[in-house]
Formats: sequence, structure tokens, C-alpha cells
Amino acid sequence: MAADPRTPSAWAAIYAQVQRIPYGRVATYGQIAALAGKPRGARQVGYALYALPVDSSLPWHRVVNHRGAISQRAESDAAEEQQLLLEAEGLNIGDNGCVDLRRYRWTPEP
DNA sequence: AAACTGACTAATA
DNA sequence: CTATTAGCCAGTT
Repeated sequence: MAADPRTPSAWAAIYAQVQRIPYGRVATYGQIAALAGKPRGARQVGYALYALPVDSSLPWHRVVNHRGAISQRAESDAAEEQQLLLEAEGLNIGDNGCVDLRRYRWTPEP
């Protein structure tokens, strides 16, 4: 099974980037991976969030795939909840469930 | 140590 | 935009 996120590992960097996403913004898995120093570790980002406990204070719902859509997990209701959280932050979700990355994509500031 | 798994992305059609 | 194929990294077994 998945290791606890409290366990020191490569995921630590990923969690740090996710926490950096400001309110009302979203970031792609690849973006988080790149910021964490793993330009090809997009899958690891998803895997890290998969192991993330519900009591985590990380804004995991601000992490979407490269199309701005919410990736569906084994438990389908999680994706639905994620969309609600994003809408609550003022994001407009398209009919296909994609956010407007042109507008909401987070760009880390220098 | 090797194989399997997976909230992904890029390339191609 | 979608569908399919291949490559990638780290964790689990």
C-alpha cells in the first residue's frame, strides 16, 4: 500500500509545491513535478496525492491534469468533490469539466 | 533485485 | 478537441 505522506521521500517536494498554489489558481501535474525538480515526475504527483490522507491541509483540489480537467481516481466521488471545491474558489468549469487554464493556471512568481 | 502499478504527458493519427 | 501508443518516476510487493 501507499506509504504515509509523513514518511520522508521524494513526495515531500511535491507536497511543498501543492501547498504553494494560491487561492483561485490551479496547477497541472507536470507543473508541480517540474517545480519539485522532477520534470517527468507527473505520475508521481498523482501518486503522492493518492496517498494523501483526507486530514491533510494541502489544496490537492487545485491540482488538475494538463487539460485543466479533474483526473478521475478509483473512488469516483473524490473527483466530483474536487470540482465543487474549485467552483467554490471562483473557477468556472466548462461543460466538459475543464477549467480555463489560460486564465486560472498558476504561474510561480520569482 | 525484479516486476507491477499508477490522480500523467508528449507524440501521432 | 478526442483516441491510441509509448515513456517516464517512485513506491509497493
